Amino acid sequence: MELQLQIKMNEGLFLRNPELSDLGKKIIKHSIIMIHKDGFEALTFKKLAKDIGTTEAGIYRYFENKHLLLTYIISWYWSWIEFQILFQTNNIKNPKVRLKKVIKILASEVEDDETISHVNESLLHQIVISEGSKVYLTKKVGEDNKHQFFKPYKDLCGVISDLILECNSAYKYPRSLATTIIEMAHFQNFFMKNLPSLTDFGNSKEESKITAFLSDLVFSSID
Amino acid sequence: MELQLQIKMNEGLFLRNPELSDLGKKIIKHSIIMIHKDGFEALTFKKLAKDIGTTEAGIYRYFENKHLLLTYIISWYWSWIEFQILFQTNNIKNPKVRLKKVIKILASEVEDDETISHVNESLLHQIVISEGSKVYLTKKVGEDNKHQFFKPYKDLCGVISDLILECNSAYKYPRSLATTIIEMAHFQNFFMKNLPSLTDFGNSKEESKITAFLSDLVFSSID
DNA sequence: TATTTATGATAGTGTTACTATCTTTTTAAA
DNA sequence: TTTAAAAAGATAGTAACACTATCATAAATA
Repeated sequence: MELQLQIKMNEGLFLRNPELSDLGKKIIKHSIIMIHKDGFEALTFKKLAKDIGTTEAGIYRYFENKHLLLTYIISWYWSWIEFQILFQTNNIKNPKVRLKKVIKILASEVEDDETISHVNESLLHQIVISEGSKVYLTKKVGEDNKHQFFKPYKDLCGVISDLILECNSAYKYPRSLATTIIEMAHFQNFFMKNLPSLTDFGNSKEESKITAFLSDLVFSSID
Repeated sequence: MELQLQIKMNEGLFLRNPELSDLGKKIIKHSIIMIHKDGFEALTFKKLAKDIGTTEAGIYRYFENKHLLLTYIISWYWSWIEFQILFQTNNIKNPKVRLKKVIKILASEVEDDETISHVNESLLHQIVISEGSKVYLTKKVGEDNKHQFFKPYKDLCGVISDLILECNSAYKYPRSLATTIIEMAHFQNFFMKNLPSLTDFGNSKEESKITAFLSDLVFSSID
C-alpha cells in the first residue's frame, strides 16, 4: 500500500502551486534547508535560485515574495501537525491522556515523514520554533488574516481547545491555554537551546522536561 | 523635588550613547514613533533621519544598524519594567499579592512615565508586544547573548522567578513559568487585538481578562 | 585661542527585491 | 503528429536599502 498525504494549501499563498511541479517542490525543499541554515532574514530568492539551479524569476513565478513563502511553509507545518495529532491520538478515549499526548507531540522533536519527500519535517519544526511567529508579527496581520492565511494555526488551536473542554467543560480559557501550550512548547525549546538561563532545563537540554513543565501547567489549571 | 531616572544601558548596543545628546534622544524618540506606526521592517535610517531632521550618517554614528537600535529600545523597556515592578510592589509583604501585582503590570497598558520625556512608554509597550521577540529570534542570538544584550530580560525573569519561589519554594519550574508569564502577557494581548479567535477575550478586548487568565494559570500551578 | 568632538552635507558601493521581456523547452489538446 | 499553450530559462533593468567614506562646519572644552 502506498499512500500519499497531500495538504491542501490556501491558494492566496502562492502564484503557482509548488506541490504540482518539480521546480515547485525544489523551492519548498531548498527554502527549508536554507532558512534552517542561515535564518529567514538571510534568505534571498537569488541565493535560493542558485541553490536550486534556476533563476530568480523562476521562484517569483511561484511566490510573490519571501514572506509569503515563509507563510506557506509555516502554514503547511501547522496543517501537518494537526494531522499528526489526529492520527496519533485517534484511538485514545481518555481526553486527559489524549491531551498529554498532544503536549508531547508539540514539544518533541518530530520524526521525518517519509511519505512527503520534498519536506524535511525535522528541519521545518526547528524553523517554526525560531521563525514561526514572524509570520503574524507584522503590520499586515489583519490583511493576511482576512485571506485566511492563519487558518491552519487557528484550526490546531481549535482542536486543542476542544480537547481541553473535553477534560473540563467548565474551564474558562480553553483557547488562550491552547495558544499558551503551542507557543510555549516552542519558546521553551528555543530558550533552552539559546538562552538557557531563562528556563529550568538549560543544563540537561532534554525536551522531555518541557513536556513535563507544560503538562504540570495545563493539568494544574484544568483539574 | 525633581528626580531623573537614568537606565544604564549595555555599551555594546551603541556607538555613541544616545542618552547624552539631543540628537541621540531624538533618535530614540522618533524610532519609537516610527516603529510603532509602520513596524520594524518598514523602518529605515534614511526615513528616520528625515523625520528627525538629520542625515543617515548622523544615525549611524549612534547605532551600527537597525537591529541594534531595536535591541536597545527593547532592552531599555525591560529595564524600565523591572524598575516599575520593584517600585510598585515595594511595600507589599505577601508574595502572592505581589506576584498578582506583577502579572497585572505586565499585562496592562503602561502609563507614560513623565520623568523620561524622550521615551513614550505606552508606544514602546506596544512595540515590545509585536516586535520584542525579533530581538532574539535571529541566528545571532548566541553572539548577542555573549555581549549580554539580553541581561535586562533575564534580570526580569530572575525577579519573577524568585517571587514564584517565595510563593512556593517547592515549585519546580520557576524560570519557565516566569518566561511564560512575560511572553503570554504579550502574546495574548497581540492575539486579542489581531487574531481574536485564538483567545477567549476576543470580543471584549479587555486587558483585565488577560490578567485573570494568567493569574489563574500561575496560581493553579504553584498552589 | 587652539583643539577636540559632534554634526551636516554629499557621494558612492554592493545588494536586495522586485519587474519586464524574450527565447526555449515541455506538456497537452486537436 | 501537429499545434498551441503553459512552464521554465536567460538576461536586463530599476528603485530602494544598508551601509562606508570624506570633507566642511559648528559647538564645546582645554
